[in-house]
Amino acid sequence: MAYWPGKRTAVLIAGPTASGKSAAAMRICEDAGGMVVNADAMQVYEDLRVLTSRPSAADEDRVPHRVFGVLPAARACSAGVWLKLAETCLAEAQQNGLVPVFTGGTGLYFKALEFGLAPVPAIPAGVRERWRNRLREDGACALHVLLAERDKVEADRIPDSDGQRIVRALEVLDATGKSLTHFHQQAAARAPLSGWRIVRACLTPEREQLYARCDTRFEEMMAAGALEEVSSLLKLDLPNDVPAMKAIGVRELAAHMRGELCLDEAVRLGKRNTRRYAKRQMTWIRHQFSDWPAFGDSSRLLEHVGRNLAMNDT
RNA sequence: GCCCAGGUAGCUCAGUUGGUAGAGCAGCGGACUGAAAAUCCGCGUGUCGGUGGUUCGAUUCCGCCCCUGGGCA
Repeated sequence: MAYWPGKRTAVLIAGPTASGKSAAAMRICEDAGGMVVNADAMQVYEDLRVLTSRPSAADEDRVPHRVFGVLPAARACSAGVWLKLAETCLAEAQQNGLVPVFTGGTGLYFKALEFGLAPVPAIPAGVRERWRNRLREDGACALHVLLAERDKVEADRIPDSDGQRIVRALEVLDATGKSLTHFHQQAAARAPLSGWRIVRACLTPEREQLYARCDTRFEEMMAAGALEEVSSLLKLDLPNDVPAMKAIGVRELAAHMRGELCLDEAVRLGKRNTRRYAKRQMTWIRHQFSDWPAFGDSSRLLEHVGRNLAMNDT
């Protein structure tokens, strides 16, 4: 397949959980000669195969897959860590003449991929640790007061209840001596996709249908050994605040295993939290990706992507 | 057929001694720059079964009708 000289094409498939993105991405890869690149914050963890419905071995045999299950649960991923992995994939795709098909539900990662991240220096682990402990001990409100004394602009921007963002602002200030605002106002060091032609598409099924799929999918996870997966995850004895421990299903099923919930209740909460997550993703897509073409079903999405990839042939 | 009990939000129910109503669960809307499946903010969404009557005013009181349980035949 011939491409415009110097103009490579990347495909970006966004959509809420259980919308059918993965299957669509595989089709695109088979048709266009591509590789699926994971753009999902939880599918990166090797210990979460069932609960994140990662592609099967058979899927990986059919089409190359990247950035799935590449980190141990003990390691925290982040937009920055993911972006480095994604850039490696871009290089690989370019070298092998494959179309990278980024697929996932993490809107922030797509944004980082297209526009890059603000050039905030890496924060030393010790500093991060310290502020997280402070959050646990003193609470968000107290830290917000502290932030307001040192960085009025950031403090006004962040609600005094949003501990996670308050801690981020504090750790950046602490480690660099500069406000997070200072970095956010700077252009990203590089936009990873600059020089790439981008074909974007969202898969956004009807709400009712989407929720039904969320429920079914959780049932399928249970049947596929979700409890066993949580059980071996718990044996790793990780801190509660590592990202992998916060995957939907882990908290609910772990609570059941501790005897705090009956199984039915844990499953009910798992389904509900999956639905709420899907809803949040739809909100993100509606506003942050309002300029992306959106499709209610995968056949029309496939048609759109196919047409736009074909335009790339000389 | 008769006798009870009940019909209020999507569900389970509370309540109004007559001034158009609230909880839990479910849901809806929103924010988002390195933990994002995270974190945070906001919102009761309702012919109070129907229809007549009494009343300034009825979801509330009265009559009739419909529906759902349970009981007696």
